[in-house]
Amino acid sequence: MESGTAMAKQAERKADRLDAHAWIEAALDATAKGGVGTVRVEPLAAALKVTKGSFYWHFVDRQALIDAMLAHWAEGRIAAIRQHATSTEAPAATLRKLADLYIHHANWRGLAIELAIRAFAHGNAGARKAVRTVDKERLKDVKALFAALGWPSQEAQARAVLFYSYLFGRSLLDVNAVTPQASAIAIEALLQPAR
Amino acid sequence: MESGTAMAKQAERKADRLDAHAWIEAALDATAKGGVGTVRVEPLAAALKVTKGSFYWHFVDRQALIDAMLAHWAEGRIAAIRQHATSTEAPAATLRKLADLYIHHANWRGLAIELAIRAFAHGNAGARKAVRTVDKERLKDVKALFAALGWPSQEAQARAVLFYSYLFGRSLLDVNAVTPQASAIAIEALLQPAR
DNA sequence: ACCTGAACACCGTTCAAGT
DNA sequence: ACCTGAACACCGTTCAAGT
Repeated sequence: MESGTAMAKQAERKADRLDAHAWIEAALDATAKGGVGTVRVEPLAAALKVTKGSFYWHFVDRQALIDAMLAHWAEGRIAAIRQHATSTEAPAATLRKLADLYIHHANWRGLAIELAIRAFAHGNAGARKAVRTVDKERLKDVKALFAALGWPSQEAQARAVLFYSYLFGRSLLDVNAVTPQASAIAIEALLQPAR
Repeated sequence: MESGTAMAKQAERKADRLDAHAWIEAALDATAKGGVGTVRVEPLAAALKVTKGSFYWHFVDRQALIDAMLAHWAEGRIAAIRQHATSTEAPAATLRKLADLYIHHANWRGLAIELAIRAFAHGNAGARKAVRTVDKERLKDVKALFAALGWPSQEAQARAVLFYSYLFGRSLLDVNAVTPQASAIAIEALLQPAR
């Protein structure tokens, strides 16, 4: 167990001492609520109840915090998809569960961060790289699941792209416009096993 | 014709006098390049070669500019979809042309603005309302096209949602991951006439 | 090892004055 | 009718000093 480390961390917190990770978490909160543009030093310092000057012990500047946030996000997403895609159950069930994570807004904060970072990536090279890394792993793992359903390589790749395109696009539309029936039709059509 | 008005406008421009629309266009440029968060008074004033003080003749504050930009965007998108969806050609051809507008990045600036505003809408009520208005019209018009292909109301609505979900989602993914084949498979599957 | 507090530059906002 | 220029507040950044 790591209870020793955890207790040490707790002691640090008690002494009102922060680490870089505390700033990254605060940055992710801001990103979820208002986009990457709202990751700003002074409001974050206020939320963490320290002066803005202390920020510069942990990061050289605002950009460094954003870069660290992107790296942390990419790492977490890659670990998550590997865990979710590696399952002992049937591939169709695994894919259905993956889709559910997006469709039922199980984690609206995660989805908000995801969309905010993808929007930011259109004008920022660092974010583009993070998104590219995550997409590569997700499409690889989901392609493998479609391959397990019987599709040849190229078809499996196309379906993996459709799978994620639909899930992301859906969350950009006004939620009221997307009926549960429409989602069910789309996902079940994708999950048809290869003939 | 409106050449009289146009010439008067030109004269104004010549005298280095701006109207609210010039600021809105500059705001849209910023939105396309860096997201709504980069719509900032001083950089915009610099781009328009006026002092930032003059901005406040046209708008009460930065938020008013963003609101005006959103209203202008929504109006333009609604006019555009009405024009594109009202066609004398076959409904499948009309839908294929609509999809092409997104897939072949005919207008990357328009797509960047679209995605930036949709991302912003997740944390902003005004942007949410603009997106909702545009979605309502687009889904209505595209649903009518699918209905013309023979689908009953509910199926037509589901396909309209899939149509836009896919087009938006696709543009969030790393473009390199989305092969032309995958796009063709998706769009042609949607455009199958009702049996 | 992490934080404070003061300093300065940058940008949003106001407003009196210009044309 | 639209713009300038000065003023002030807010936030990013620096840095000497604290614990």
